[in-house]
Amino acid sequence: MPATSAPQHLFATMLSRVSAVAAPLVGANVDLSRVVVEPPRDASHGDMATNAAMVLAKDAGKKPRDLAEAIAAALRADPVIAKVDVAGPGFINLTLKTHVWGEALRAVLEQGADYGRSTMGAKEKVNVEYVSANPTGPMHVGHGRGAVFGDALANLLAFAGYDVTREYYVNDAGAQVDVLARSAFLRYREALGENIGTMPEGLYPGDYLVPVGAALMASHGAALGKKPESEWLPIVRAKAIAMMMDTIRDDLAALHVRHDVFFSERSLIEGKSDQVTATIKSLQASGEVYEGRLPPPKGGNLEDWEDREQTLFRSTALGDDVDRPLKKSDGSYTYFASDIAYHKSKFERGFRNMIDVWGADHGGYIKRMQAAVKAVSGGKAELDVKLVQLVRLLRAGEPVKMSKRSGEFVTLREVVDEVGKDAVRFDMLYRKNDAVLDFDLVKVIEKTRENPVFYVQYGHARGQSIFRNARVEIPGLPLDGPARAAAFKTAALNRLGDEGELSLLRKLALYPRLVEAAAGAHEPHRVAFYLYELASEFHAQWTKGNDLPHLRFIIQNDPETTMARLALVQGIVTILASGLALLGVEAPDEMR
RNA sequence: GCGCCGGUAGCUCAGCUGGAUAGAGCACCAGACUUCGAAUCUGGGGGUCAGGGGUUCGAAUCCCUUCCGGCGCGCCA
Repeated sequence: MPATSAPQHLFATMLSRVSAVAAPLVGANVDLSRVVVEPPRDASHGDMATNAAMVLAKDAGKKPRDLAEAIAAALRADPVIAKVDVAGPGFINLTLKTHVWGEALRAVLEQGADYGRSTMGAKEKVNVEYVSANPTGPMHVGHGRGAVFGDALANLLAFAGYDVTREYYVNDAGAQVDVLARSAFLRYREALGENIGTMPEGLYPGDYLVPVGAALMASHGAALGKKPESEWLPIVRAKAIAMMMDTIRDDLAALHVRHDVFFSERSLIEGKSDQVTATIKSLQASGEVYEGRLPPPKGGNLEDWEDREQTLFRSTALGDDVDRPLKKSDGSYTYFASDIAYHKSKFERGFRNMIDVWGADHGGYIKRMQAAVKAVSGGKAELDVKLVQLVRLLRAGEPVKMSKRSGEFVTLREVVDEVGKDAVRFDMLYRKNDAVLDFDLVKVIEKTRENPVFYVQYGHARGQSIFRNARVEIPGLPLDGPARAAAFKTAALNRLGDEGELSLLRKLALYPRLVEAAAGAHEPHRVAFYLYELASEFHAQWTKGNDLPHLRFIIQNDPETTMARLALVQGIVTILASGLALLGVEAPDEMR
């Protein structure tokens, strides 16, 4: 690797240099994969640290400190490294020459919105399935969390170089949509003037089906009511599902959540062939489906337990706890059966990487689904299931009452309309997916540091504000982002020397590494935390200028320093916008 | 009873896939506005990483175990 190569990804570049230096010292057969180059926890240790000596010592047959000294000696010849220290048990601490950080900023300026984009995914196809809410009613806040998480994860994977398909599995088959149809049919009779009283137990009571009833009356008049259920049910069901999905799509659009594919469960059965039956037959042929008996469930109620021979999937052979039934006692398929066929379809459409985003209450379902994916793909596909935990809706610290029975509950749409999609998205992503989330309708719109959405967006707006003001000192400064970035090409970046400025440069250089780590772990929340930290350092540097005017970004009668610092601000603003885009949150130019 | 996910500062949470003296915000205390946006910033106190064992150069992180909380446990999706 040429010593002068632009630091596209400073940490990756340095890792390959360390590996190149270490390889001849430890012998050819030693595995270098555990070697990492990372920012040290304590900045006083230098710019980067590597564990190479400690990880390789055993295989190389050397003491960690001795190996570290040998590697360090070789690294001292590297033209971009200013200082190499060996510390503690064998850490090698690297301090880079300061011009390297300027070059990192130059990479940000040149690549703009593409800075941080990675090729790690190698255009591999990934299917991310999220939301998949039943089309039986409006989405609640919990669905929203899965939606936002899946959408941001898909953005992140695409940015990391994967070929991403965003998918929604529409549960338009099975008993629940028949219940939906019967509920809608009552609304239809109501629309015709009949008094239906209260909704019978077991049907959906919410008034969101009233428009479905009205639409049915408009298109069919009174004709449907004269038909037997076997005739009106498919008609009413199709209409109700279509209208529910329209609502869901609208609500997702309001959250800026999008999908490429809406995959119909019914299409598995009613398409050109019955894919559920076909899937089970092929699994029977391979011995993974058999007829047998199951031990009674532990801890559950045993009253309606009936020991019988049934069609079972041998998921225990692939890591599950018990084998799983594929047919109900009435002979129809279980949900799991069609879900196997669905994931088989994903595999047949070319996906070897599948990610499903589910609510935490489906956690018990993971092992069997992973077993199923192994079975239908011959072990070639992998399924990662991300569970999103509960959302507790609060208003100023007080729980918001949600009653299911009355059909009155706070919908996702109501929340989005009240606080805005940016607040919903950022707040839900500013937490690990598997941690319970308290969502406070009052706190998320507060304009204080306590509120991370605002804090990060304000950082972006403040940066833009600097550019507006800078036009006094730098009259020709373009307002348009890319044009402005180009104007900084010739900036004297060696003017950046304050510790705060250098720290910001290091932070910017970290972004590509962060993107890859977050994408690899399927953890978009890391982006949100990074942005918060970047904004925090930026705000701090800003305020330094209050006490120390020579550290302000705009210096009167010193266009050279001003341009260098504006270039830094450009880098910050670029990455704030980039990260916010990954999260699906706006980066406003002002927030007055 | 079994499985999954959690337990980190008074509170809400991070902790970069095993690294160096465990970090933020809130709250509390003390400070900075004739400012390029104070909707911001600076400093301070605060910890048995639930408890105990193990793996190794090194553990909040991996394994075992106990305790506590949430979720799930044919024929609902």
